[in-house]
Amino acid sequence: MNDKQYSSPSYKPLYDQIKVLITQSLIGGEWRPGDMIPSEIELASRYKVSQGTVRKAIDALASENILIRRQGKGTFVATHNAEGIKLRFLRLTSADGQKEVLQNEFLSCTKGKADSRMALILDLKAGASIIEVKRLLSFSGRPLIYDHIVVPASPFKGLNGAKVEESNGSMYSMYESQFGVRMIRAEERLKAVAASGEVAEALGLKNHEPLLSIERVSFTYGDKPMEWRLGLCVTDNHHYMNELE
Amino acid sequence: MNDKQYSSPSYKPLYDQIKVLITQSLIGGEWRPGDMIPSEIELASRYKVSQGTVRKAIDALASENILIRRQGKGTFVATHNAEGIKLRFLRLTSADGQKEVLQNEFLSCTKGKADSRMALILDLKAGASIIEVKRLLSFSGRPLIYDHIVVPASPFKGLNGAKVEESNGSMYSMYESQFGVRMIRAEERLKAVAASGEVAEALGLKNHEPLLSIERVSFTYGDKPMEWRLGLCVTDNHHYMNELE
DNA sequence: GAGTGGTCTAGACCACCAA
DNA sequence: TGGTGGTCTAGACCACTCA
Repeated sequence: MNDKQYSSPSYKPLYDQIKVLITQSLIGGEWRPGDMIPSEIELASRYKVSQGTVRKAIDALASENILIRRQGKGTFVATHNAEGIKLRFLRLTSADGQKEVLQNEFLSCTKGKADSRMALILDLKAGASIIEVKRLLSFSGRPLIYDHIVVPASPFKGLNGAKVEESNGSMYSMYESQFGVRMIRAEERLKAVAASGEVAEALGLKNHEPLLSIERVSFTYGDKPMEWRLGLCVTDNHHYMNELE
Repeated sequence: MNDKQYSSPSYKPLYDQIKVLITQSLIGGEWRPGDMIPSEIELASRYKVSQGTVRKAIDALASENILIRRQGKGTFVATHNAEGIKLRFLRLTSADGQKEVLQNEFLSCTKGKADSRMALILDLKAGASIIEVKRLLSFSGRPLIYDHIVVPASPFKGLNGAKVEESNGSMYSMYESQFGVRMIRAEERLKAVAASGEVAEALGLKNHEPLLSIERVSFTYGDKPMEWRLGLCVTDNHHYMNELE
């Protein structure tokens, strides 16, 4: 493990290489979401490096929310299934900070072909099979988000309306338990738009009322895009929280 | 330094204590924005700990964008003045990703008293003096952001329209060089609203056209709130970029 | 070449958890 | 009590920058 450490022309730190190896084990399914991975000492001897080097690799993965460390217990593969992180990517909060009950109303689930734009976004060939889902999310009984979701068909064979209904609002948790696909990060583009058509109707708005438009692309291990989503949100009494550092 | 390391009832890691000491030197002005701080070895001997412990403290501060490490040169106090991070908190991007020229049009600068809400937000006594600034930001010649900015008067004595005009769009850079106040993080709340009144007029919009409303509170060292800001943004051809992890 | 941050190791010991 | 992650140290050596 140590031979290319310094002499190599394109030098890469050992812990980065270990990080790649761990990621490959995650992609390969050797350790699944929720599993405990081997201890630092074990990994150190497997990869023939010191514990500190493994430690640094795990630290990096933990800071990316890919692994979770628990002192005294072990290091675990992060999951969207755990209570409390089910809605990790949902940034919409009530203005008064009250706790809210989330409801999920399934609208439609259809198969189709990717146009050139969607193919580009999801890194597919143009014309590849996709699945489109529409749903309505309600907070404390009031419909607030109209979601249009697109995923490639092949990794999600068997995705249907029933599964969306059962998901209880957390698609990511469902992707994991039903299809073994775990999202690790997402990019969002926000803008303000005017409500119209079926969306306005579903959300109980008049045309031209302002909506927060959230376009999101989610990525799984290896930064592979696996979901595109457009959420249209009513924000008269809610806002999207963000922290800048 | 080492005596309370383990026996203490409320145990705190050494590197956290070092981190606090470094932060205090930053607050106290021993090292100012842009300065190089002493080397790791020097700090280690000053605080009577090993280099690795100082290293971990600096790592933490660097990951919070408070310090910046430069291999071969040294570790520096982060600044908003450096080219490229002048607009660190500005997330608005053109739809086609083109580079844009930023223009800053000063509208007004007035003194006033904090109402109870603003006092709460800025951690002031109700009735404390504040300064309010309004300005218009244009991208490539088109006005896109109407900003309403409120800061406490006392740390910003002498802030006026001329200084805002000279700031060239980067208030944070101006805060630093003129008042020694450095912002380290910010919280934002986004929602969609309808344009109206003077804002609609300044941005060249009809009433009721959708605008992205960005409410921001910025914090200096020690998480002290130092600025409130409401930005109203035209997003027909731009979007707010965000990365979720 | 001198000085800085960056990597890697080896080993000791502490804090937390479960059986 | 044993295993896990967490902290801290000391020392060697590499990579980068600049005079």
